[in-house]
Amino acid sequence: MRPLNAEEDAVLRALGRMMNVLPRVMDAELVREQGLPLTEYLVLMYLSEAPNRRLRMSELAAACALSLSGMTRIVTRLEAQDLVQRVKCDEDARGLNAVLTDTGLARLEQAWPSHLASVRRNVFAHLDGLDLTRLAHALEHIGTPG
Amino acid sequence: MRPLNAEEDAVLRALGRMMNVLPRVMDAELVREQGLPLTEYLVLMYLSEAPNRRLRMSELAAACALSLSGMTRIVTRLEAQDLVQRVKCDEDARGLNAVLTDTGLARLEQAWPSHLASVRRNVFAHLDGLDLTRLAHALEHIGTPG
DNA sequence: ATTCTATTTGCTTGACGAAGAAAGCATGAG
DNA sequence: CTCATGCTTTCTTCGTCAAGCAAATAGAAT
Repeated sequence: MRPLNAEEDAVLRALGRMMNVLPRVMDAELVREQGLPLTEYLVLMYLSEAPNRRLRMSELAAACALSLSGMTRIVTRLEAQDLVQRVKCDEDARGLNAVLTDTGLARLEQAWPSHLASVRRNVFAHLDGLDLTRLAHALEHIGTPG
Repeated sequence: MRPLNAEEDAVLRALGRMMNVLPRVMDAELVREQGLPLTEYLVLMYLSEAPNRRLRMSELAAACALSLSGMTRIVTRLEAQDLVQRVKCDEDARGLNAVLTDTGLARLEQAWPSHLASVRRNVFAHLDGLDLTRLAHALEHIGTPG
């Protein structure tokens, strides 16, 4: 198989560096400014977008691309802060819905500007001139062999 | 501050998903095919590119965008497999060079094709039509507020 | 110049937190 | 009654931060 050419190599290294650095930076900023870890922010965000502000644990895990056990712990943390509530599922007694509380929604709305600014500074400030539609489409498939 | 538009939002979500998924997938593939975790592969790679196949611990940590203590542990693992050796630094008795052994180089060369194929499948297969030079340049800066 | 102390630098270690995999438990379906 | 499903719990692994130790460097006093 043909080795990577110089451009590909540069992309790969930059990608690797970014994947190490970006989550750390964004998490640290959000924690410093809002006392809210990025993972928790994202859970609140996905819940806020869901119908009735609720999702099954497994859906939530899938949305966040996290394991179910990881999601259990995150929701436990959020529940301890009253940002989320676990509610038994009507149609399946095994199931649980994670429901965004009013407090949780308020917290999300409060943290949102910080996160937005962080995203603009750390990501979009550097993406000028790229075709974002194409980029999004490409990124969506990265990590899948197809 | 202006919220994200649809394209930006799509990029952000895809980026987040990718950063979660890609390292896991690539690591799992390399472990399955070669019994070598991705972090260890990368350390071997950077060492193989360095003059005399050696780097100071701190340089190695910086190259991999990892903490120094993390690098200590990785090199300890690699040393236990004879892939790397710690050698005292001549000009500074506090310093250590991590040196790639012949065994380590062989291991790297053996694992290289798997990794290359994985990179092509998981990354570059989806990047057709993008300007890689621009992309690399952009990615290099992501995660820095400048 | 020499020696003594204080600060800094390079790396390792200990304690911790986050997240995954596998096992466990409860409920549902055939 | 058995097996699948949904979530939790346990155990392990990885990597960070903070503290620690050893060597180097700088400054001051002799």
